[in-house]
Amino acid sequence: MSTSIPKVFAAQHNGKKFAILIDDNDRLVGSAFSSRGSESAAKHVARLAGKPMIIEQDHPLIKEMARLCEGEASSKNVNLDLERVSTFQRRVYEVLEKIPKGKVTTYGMIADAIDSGPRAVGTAVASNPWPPFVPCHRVVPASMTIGNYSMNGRLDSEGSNAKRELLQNEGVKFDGDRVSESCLWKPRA
DNA sequence: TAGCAGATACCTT
DNA sequence: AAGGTATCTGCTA
Repeated sequence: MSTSIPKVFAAQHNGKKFAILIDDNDRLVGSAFSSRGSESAAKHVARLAGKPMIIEQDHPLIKEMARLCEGEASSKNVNLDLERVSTFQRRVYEVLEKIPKGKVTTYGMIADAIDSGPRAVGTAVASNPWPPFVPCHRVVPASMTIGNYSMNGRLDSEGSNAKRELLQNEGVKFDGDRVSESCLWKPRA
């Protein structure tokens, strides 16, 4: 085991800021992005570690992230640092990884699939450290409206807009302010 | 059919 | 043992 300190890489692509936190075993501890021009993505991701080294520099994983946001890639095998999330979160994220690109599912359906409750699933999804690699943006409320999406710790309309944009880039169709039924995917218990 | 309580269920500390 | 929730459902109009 190496003992180097964790590193934050931060870079911009098409006007968006991206940041990732890599641990001393080259695993991804967390990721964040922001559409408006603030430093919050790097700051936010840095809070996951003690005193990470901040490197304002691009990184292959950041490029991958940017492509994911454009819907131009599917999440590849990324080494996630699963040790610092709870077993319940891991159960939820396991389902998230199965949602096909271009589809969405609901908090309630995930809850049914893993024998839990919708609100508990909501809290787990909300604390996803790896957006958009773990595609928490593909979860909507039972109403099929866009629902919530927090960016860098803040829960506001900016996040919802970003969520909708991500989904549309992936080919999800909308019927007014609702995701069209044809894009609903149900996880198997 | 849109809006709003109230009610669960259940995870986290 | 208490607190919090990125929900759900049924009741209103």
